[in-house]
Order: sequence, then structure tokens, then C-alpha cells
Amino acid sequence: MEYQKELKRLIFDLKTNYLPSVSIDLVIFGFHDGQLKVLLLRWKTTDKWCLPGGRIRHEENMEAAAYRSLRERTGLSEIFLQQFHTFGDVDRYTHFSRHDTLSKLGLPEEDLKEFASRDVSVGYYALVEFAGATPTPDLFTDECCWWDIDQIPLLLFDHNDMITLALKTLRRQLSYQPIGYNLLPDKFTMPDLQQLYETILGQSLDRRNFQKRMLGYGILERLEERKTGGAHKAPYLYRFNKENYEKALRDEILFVG
Amino acid sequence: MEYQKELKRLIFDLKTNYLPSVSIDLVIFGFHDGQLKVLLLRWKTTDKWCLPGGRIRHEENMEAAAYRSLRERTGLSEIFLQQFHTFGDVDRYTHFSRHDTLSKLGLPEEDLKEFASRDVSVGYYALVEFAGATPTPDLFTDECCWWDIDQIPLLLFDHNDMITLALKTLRRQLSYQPIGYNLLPDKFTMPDLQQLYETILGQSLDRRNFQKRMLGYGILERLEERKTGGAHKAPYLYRFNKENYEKALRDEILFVG
DNA sequence: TATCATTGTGTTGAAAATACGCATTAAAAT
DNA sequence: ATTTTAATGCGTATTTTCAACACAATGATA
Repeated sequence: MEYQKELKRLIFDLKTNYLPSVSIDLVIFGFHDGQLKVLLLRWKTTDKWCLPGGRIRHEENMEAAAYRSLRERTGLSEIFLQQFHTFGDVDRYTHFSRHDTLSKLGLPEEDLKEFASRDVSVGYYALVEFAGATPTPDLFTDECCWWDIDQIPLLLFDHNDMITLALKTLRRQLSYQPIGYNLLPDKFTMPDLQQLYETILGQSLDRRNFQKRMLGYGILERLEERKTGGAHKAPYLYRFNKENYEKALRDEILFVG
Repeated sequence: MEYQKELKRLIFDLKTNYLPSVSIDLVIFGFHDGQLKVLLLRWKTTDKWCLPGGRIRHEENMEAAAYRSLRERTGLSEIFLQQFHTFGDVDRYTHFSRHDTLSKLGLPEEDLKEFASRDVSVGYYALVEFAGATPTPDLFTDECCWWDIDQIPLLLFDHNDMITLALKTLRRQLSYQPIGYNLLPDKFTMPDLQQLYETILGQSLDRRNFQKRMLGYGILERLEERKTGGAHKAPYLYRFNKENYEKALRDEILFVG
């Protein structure tokens, strides 16, 4: 059985080359059709979903490990990635037994014992451009795809809690840092940007005040082009001024909140 | 040599009963004489200082492990404790070699190898009442005492960075949560509270506006007593209304910022 | 060419944050 | 005992920010 062999090799690799007791979980946010989405994986031979994750190599910085996992699941690099919390409860595996879940992979009991032991997990959230990502499952999973944030099912482990906290952190971050650089295409309209903010915050904002504030921060460049094709008045296209955008990120200027 | 024996036992205990690869570091803030203080430990037989820390038992929640370490260093429980960041760089041991530092303990080379390997460390910060704490060193350290926040020396490992980030997080927290419950004595004056805020924020605030805002949040109860003894007009004593204080913590109402 | 929904810009009023005035007070100085 | 001093308690203006709303401009559609 080719798969079992590969799995064996993977387990051996994990045991020897990666830090024990610590794992990484990723809440990857995308934005499409006015909806905030999260990338989920379906556990092999089950109908249960979970967050993508990874582990840290012995000679690898933790953040680099998170970026690596992100790249493996989406094909993207150069992405906004932010650590938001580390989860260390013993009973992080409430909804479904971790032992049972892992046994579905067809692991021998000896490996299960070690593998199913308790981990501390560092949570990161990422903001990626929906269109550019190529969702790719890993060896533990059959399927990888986007889910609407308000239609997430009951997930494996404590992953529902992770998404909730990631979103809460993201919303708070919105109040002191700009957002959108990795979520929107290079050129976008003001309504696009506003819809992004509204989706993340879960509330509608006044169109005119929003525009005023955004322009006031000096992180946007208005292009001469307009977005044609849609009905009615054609809106201007904007682009982020990367320099000012990153300065705003550093300085943590107050934003919409 | 009794100490070597005890150290051996400790190392064995750590290897068998605690999670490998993960440690906890604590930035314990106190407030005294108008100064923000941090609790530091002096590494055995050296003049180098570091943050207190600990490890997680296999069947112990991570937060419980942090509380346990906090209790061991200060004698205090029931304390404000908050996770602020997890540090996972490979070269977290820049200023001083981790191998050399650990060898000062008199460890045999075999233990050193395993023990000096790279850890991921979860950082917590705590706010404690200065007067109530009893600083206590551990087996790795000779001395445990408070340092003024602006007189911290070059510390072992990446502990200077940890303090910087903890303080940054604390300052940010101040903008959406009340503070002081575990930093001030039971009864305190408005100037006491203001001085605490000013010290943490590193800037002076208008006395009258500060009072107005604080009273407006409804987390303070003014007592009939006044604080006598000092020169000039005697200020009222206040006490936190625990119920409202904790409600404000939960609701994350906006505060001074 | 008129219609329509949406965009771009400006104005106004309320609310909040900030700056500042002054009488009161308790210890210290005279 | 009286005056002085410096800090407290409470109050009022001023400025700034935020939220609500009005209206002209635009470009595809009918």
C-alpha cells in the first residue's frame, strides 16, 4: 500500500526532524463575493473538517514554519501572517477524540500513542488574496477548500475556538492597523475596500465617511483609471501606497473601529 | 555535593514529567514608588539576569503552568495574567550563549546537549501588588528581585525583547480595559491611580480629565475616608467595585489611550 | 435623450476629548 | 494662631473628532 508507506515515512520524518509538543495552526482568511472565507481541510476518510497546520523543524524559526505551511496549502508567499494566540489546554480535543481521529489514518497503535499526545499549538491567521490561492490538501486530508465564515461546521479539536479568536483579533487589529494589502487585488475600488471592512467587522459603514477616513490616512493612491463594466457611475481604481501602508502598519495609527 | 544531586533530580523530573520544546516566560510587573518594576532572577554563579519562567507538566493546562510559576516566584495567586506572544526564533540566544550559560550550573555535557536545545517559549505578563509579593529564586538562580523598568540591564536570551513587547501589549490593553486591580492596594487615592497609568503609558495626563473619566466608568467606589499624613489637601480613598471592574474587563470598554 | 442607481464631495450638528479656572483643604511655615 | 503653600475636587470653555445627511456628477441602460 503506497499510502501507508508514505505515511510511515512522514511519521518518521516528523519524529526526527520536528519539534515535539508544539504545532502550528493556521486560520487563513480569504475574501470573495462579499464574503469572508476560511480555508479548511477534510480529514482523510471522514466528513470532519479542520484547520490547516504544521510543525516546526529543529533549525527553523517558528514564523518561517508558519509561512511554509501557508505556502504548502495555498501556493502563496509574501502574505500577511500574524500570530494571535497559543492554545495550551490539555483537553483541546473535546468534540471528537484525537485518538480516534488519528486512527482513521490507519496508523499502528504504537505511533498513535506518541502522535495523539497533547500538543501546545500556536495559532496564526493569514490574509490572502482569494483568486491567487490554490487550496491543496496534505497527507492527512482529502480535500481543501474555502468555507464561508458564517457556515463553518463543527470542526475537529478546538478549531472552532481558534477561528473565533482569530476573527476577534483581526477585528481589533482593524482598529489600529490598515488592512487589505494581501486581501484585495492590486487595483481595487473604494466600494471593494469598504465591503472588505464591513465583512470583517460584520457591520455596515457609512460610505462617505469611510471614504473620507481612508483617504485621510494617506495609504491610498487614486489612479486615473475607472472600473468600467458595472452599471451606473464608474468608480475610481485605487492602489495601496506600499511605503505609507507599511509605515501605518508600523506606527499603529488608529483606524476604523 | 547536595546541590548537584538536587539538580540531577530536577533535570530527570523535567525530562519525564514536562513537555519538551516548550517553555513559559513571565514578565511580572509591579508598581512601587511611582515606578513600574519587573521581577528578574540572577543566574547562578553569574552576574547575568533573566526573566522567571517555567515548564508545562504533561497533564497541566498551559495557563495553569504559568500561574504555578508565578506563585512559585511571588507567593501570590489570584493574579492578573495574560499571554502576550510566543517566541519561536532559533537564535533567541544571541547576547549570551545558552550552552555556556547552562554549563555554569555544573551540568554534565550529556544533559547540556538536550537541555540547551532550542525551545519555543510562550510569554505571559502579570500584574501584581508590589507589597504583597515575596520574590523567591529557583534552583537555577541565586537572587530574585525587582528592577525599575527603565534600568533593566542586558538580559540572558531574548528576554529584553520580551519585556519590550509585554510593555507594548500592556499599554495597548490599557486602551480597552481597566487596570489596577492587582497592581494597587485595596484602598488607593486618585493620584495613585493616575500615577500608575502615567507610569505604564510613559506620559503625563491631565489630573482633572483623568478623574472625570475614571469616575465615569463606574468601576470606582469613593470611601468616606481620606488619606491623611501627606502635606496639603487630603485626597479621598477609592476602592474598585469588583463587579463593575470585571464587567469592564469582559466588555472591553474603551479607556484612556 | 431621459432614467436610474451609484459614486464623489461637501456641510452640519452632536459628542467626545482636551484645555483650563478657581474655590477648597490640610499640613507646614511663620 | 495665622498665613502660606501646594495639592485636591469640581466646574466650564474650547477644540477636535465622529456620525448623519444633502446634493451634484457620472455612465450604463432603457
